Amino acid sequence: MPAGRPAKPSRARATARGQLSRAAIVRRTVALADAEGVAAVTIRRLATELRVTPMALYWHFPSKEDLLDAAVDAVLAEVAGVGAAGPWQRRFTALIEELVAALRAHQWVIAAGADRALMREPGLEITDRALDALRDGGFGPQAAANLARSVLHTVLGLVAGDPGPGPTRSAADVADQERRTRQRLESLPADRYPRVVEAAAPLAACADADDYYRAGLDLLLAGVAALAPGSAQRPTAART
Amino acid sequence: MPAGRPAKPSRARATARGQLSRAAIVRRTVALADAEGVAAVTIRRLATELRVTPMALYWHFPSKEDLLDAAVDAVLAEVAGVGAAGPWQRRFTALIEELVAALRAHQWVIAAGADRALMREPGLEITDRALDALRDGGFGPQAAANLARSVLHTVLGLVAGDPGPGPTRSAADVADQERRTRQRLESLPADRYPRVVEAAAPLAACADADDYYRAGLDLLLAGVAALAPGSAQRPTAART
DNA sequence: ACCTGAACACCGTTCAAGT
DNA sequence: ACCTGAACACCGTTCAAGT
Repeated sequence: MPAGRPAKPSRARATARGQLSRAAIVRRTVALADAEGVAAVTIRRLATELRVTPMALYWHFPSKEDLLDAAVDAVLAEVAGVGAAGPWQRRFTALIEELVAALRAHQWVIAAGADRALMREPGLEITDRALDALRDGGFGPQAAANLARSVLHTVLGLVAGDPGPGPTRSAADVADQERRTRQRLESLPADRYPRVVEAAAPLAACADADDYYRAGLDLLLAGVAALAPGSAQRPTAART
Repeated sequence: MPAGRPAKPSRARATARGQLSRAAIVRRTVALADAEGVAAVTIRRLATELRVTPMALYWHFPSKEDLLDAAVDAVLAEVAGVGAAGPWQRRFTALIEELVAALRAHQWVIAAGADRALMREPGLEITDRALDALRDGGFGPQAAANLARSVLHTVLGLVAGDPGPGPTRSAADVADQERRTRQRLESLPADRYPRVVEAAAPLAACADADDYYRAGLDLLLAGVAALAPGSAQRPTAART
């Protein structure tokens, strides 16, 4: 334990002056990452925005990594609110959709270690809800744990591949690149890449992010439904 | 086009002396990333290993990003070998498993932009094979393109969450952390996180990577099978 | 308890030369 | 054509002080 907030916070005086706090630093971190991506998050940059010396942050966090972890936790805490009711598939679907919504709003959390966060305090809420739904779906503890891990990492991968405009790329940039990509794919040798050329337009078209997510979640949830005990369709046929 | 190899490579003299080349640089980059992770890949580090000035690399690549792109392409080129035969599900499964195998051996390619690489030269081979299998499965061009994108990003997410020992963490580290994680999860308040406490052991146990991948691929392929035209089980029941 | 200031050991990259 | 050398504008972080 090299640093961190010691015993007495003395909140009264803290908020009186324009003083630093873990919460304020985390807030700035999330805002900066949302606006310009996680690469823009820099101790020095945060310090100047907070009108403070870079080293001031090191009293509140032992390292930049700990700060980013805290920022990821703050994002995941958004999702752990809504209550659970209804049949297990409905609850599971709702949870995944909440998670996706939170991640879409802060895509940088995936690169910043959202997977580790699922085993820490705010993320455990999500993990528990996922396990609970799967248990009610007939999965045993072991199977539920395995499946939950697969599903959550799958969701992370899906969001990481978000084709829409982000903090880095504007909507115009996206449209521009889509056009260039389509032209490039269309001009490919049709004998070598017949299917790519055929599907050049849909492959390049990343405009509608909602379609992308709907397809991804359909795939995911269809898999979960097919694997559920009691389901008629098992995946054994598809595997060697 | 700021740089890159100009007109005449003059290969004869090049290989005679111990001269740099794009291929040699890429080879070193892949080896270094494999051994110590992508964070260890540094222009300066590569330069000293290649017994050359940092700026020497900039004659062959306009920027570090281009170098990393080339390294990712080199990894994806490994997968684009095996021929395709048999029913579409079998071919699709084989392709995904090849891709997973290549990515597992070079996990850093995901952080280094494997998704973008799927639209460049060596990755297009993979994309085309995926589309071809899905088309034979009855998916239209649009549906196949959407599904292929979802599946590929899902695979990337799965590999990104690989729990096994990597270049950063030794096998002993993994075992150690597993033990600590399990103890932490078991000592959680059982009324707040009942399912997590119940499944503490399987949640913490990331030892067997093969199990992890088997579960993830089962999930994925079950989803694809369920979504295929002609399948009895559509996912509509699971969605709002 | 909370923050400043100077310094260290790094980065990627530009720019001007060398051969 | 291919590479060196010096410099610039950055990083995260340690260490010693200030108040």
